[in-house]
Amino acid sequence: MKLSVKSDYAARALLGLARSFQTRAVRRAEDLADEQGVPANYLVQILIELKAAHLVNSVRGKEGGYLLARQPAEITLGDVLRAIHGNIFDSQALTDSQCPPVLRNAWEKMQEAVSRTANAINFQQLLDEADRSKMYYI
Amino acid sequence: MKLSVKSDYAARALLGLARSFQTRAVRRAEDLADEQGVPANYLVQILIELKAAHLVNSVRGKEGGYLLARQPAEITLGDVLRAIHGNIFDSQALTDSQCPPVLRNAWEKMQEAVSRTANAINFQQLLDEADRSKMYYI
DNA sequence: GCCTGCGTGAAACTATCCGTCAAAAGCGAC
DNA sequence: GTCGCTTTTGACGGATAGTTTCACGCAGGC
Repeated sequence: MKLSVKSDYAARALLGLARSFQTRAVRRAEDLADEQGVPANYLVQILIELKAAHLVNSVRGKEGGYLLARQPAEITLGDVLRAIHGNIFDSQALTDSQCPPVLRNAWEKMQEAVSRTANAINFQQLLDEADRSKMYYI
Repeated sequence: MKLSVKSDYAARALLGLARSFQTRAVRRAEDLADEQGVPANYLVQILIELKAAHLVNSVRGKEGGYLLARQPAEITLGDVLRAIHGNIFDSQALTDSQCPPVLRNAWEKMQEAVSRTANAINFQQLLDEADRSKMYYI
């Protein structure tokens, strides 16, 4: 049961965009990629998926780039995971009739636990937390 | 983020073994496989891993088979997942220095949530729950 | 019209998962 | 001892999904 790096990349990109949300500045995909240590060409694909999920908007042409579609507080890790994979927690067992109902219930319980904690983490919190830990160095 | 069928198979096998735990009966791998709808040759490998994790014991030779190593109440879903995959929740991000610390914290939070709920589900509960729902049909 | 950067699809590469098979080895019974 | 049953172990191959790169088309500003 592993999290794909893709979702991690997506989260990093959104975190980067959240940082520049107040200034309304658009960020070029390549800059974001460099800043976050993500393969540029790969990040482009990810950004497209994030746009399809209405988490980011894009501006074309010169001076173009990406920006958050909503307030950082309105975007959760759950949104990111759902945008990247269809479902946060996937298992063949959930649709396999051979799987004992009791076990299916158990898997669903775990699915729910993951969703709930992912939905409880939004990007405003992450920003605040980052600022707070940075203050220790001042 | 998906659960492998392997872990599901493992859980099914353990559930089957838990059912016959009171009678101390050993179960042949093939019977277990048929009963739980798992490819027999595959289940064999899984059972070996479960044995290495000290969740089941085996008896060789004629009249041989597998049996639970401990009380069903002492075996949790977390044990199963850890036996099959090394870690319940794996992510490259957790060891990637490029990943912002704030995000790593978030992933760790999710990891912890998964572990906690998996550790909270043991096989005695599953047995009881199965019995209870079966009673509705009597 | 030209430059910049987004948009999209396809190809290559990798890793891991699934499942099968065959041979080795332990155990009990006759 | 040897025969049959069952676990044990390792190797193998196909399938699937994840990762990455590349190439080219499209839109908007200057």
